Amino acid sequence: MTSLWERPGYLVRRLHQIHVAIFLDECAEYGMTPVQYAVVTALLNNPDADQITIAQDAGIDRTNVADVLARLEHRGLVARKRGRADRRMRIASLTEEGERIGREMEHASLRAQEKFMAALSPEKRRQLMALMTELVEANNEFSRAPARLPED
Amino acid sequence: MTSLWERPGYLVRRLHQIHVAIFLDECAEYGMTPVQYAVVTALLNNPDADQITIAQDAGIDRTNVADVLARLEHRGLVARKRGRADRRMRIASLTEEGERIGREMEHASLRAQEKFMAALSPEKRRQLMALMTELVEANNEFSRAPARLPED
DNA sequence: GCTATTTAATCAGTATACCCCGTTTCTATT
DNA sequence: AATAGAAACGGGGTATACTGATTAAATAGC
Repeated sequence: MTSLWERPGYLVRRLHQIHVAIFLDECAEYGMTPVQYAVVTALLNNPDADQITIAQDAGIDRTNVADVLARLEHRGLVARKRGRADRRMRIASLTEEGERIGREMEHASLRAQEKFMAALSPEKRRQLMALMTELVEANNEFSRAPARLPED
Repeated sequence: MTSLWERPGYLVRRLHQIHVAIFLDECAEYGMTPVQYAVVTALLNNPDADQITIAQDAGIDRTNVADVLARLEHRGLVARKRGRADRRMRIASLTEEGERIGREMEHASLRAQEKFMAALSPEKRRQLMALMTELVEANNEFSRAPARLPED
């Protein structure tokens, strides 16, 4: 019988669990989840985006983006309005406080990264990042939420 | 502004998303999720376990284990009974069909692994598995569901 | 033997992540 | 211009994942 520890899916699930726990701990003062922070980051990089664009930028399911935005709106960090040109769209943007918190959180987010990767040497960190990037890019289309790859 | 693609947490979340999607696709005929399969595997390796033991073996939150077992029980793949010695415990075991399906699914599970890792060379796969294992073991205690490490 | 603590499980609540289906609005074709 | 198709979104539903509080049973200390 295969051990769970030999299954890539198990390790990936555990890594995800662990990262979420560390992120929530380091960013506790902001009460923001990793996904909410991804959405805020997407809006910092690309304001006034519709929900599908945000979903692609942040690599999140379309339905989920609507939920996340609703929570951020409820907290006063995001404002949504109907698209002027295309009235099907809902255009989201950060409020002043949303933008302030988003920029402030970068420090806490970097602390979480540091803590998460602390066990690995700098060389191993680079290796891991390169391997994960390669795998995500290669499998991007298999996800229900294919991300828009950064144009480089 | 940091790109999401430079954040380990983002890559880990996307890898998890992608793996779940591939697993569900390859194992569609069994209608079983990765987590359910992890619980079934834990029960194959260690029958008649209580819920906390299963949680530790499968690396799943204890509350969640109860939900997963309830679903598997509802489908007739798992049977639960009260512990004889300690009546607080609920002892779970696979039914005949649960055991049959668990063993049958190994092929589909390996197909999912293969598809997930397909983009990487054998050498890179080994590297990635080694790095992920190292990181999970080092950070195990940060998760709410610390796993029992396999005795080697 | 009795109380205090610990432990296994449960319940209620929140957030992510995805599905399917229907509605509204826009676009393309005729 | 009428209509067929596509696109953006919303609602309802399921599963994972975790928090905090509570209950019931076992154990430890006295």
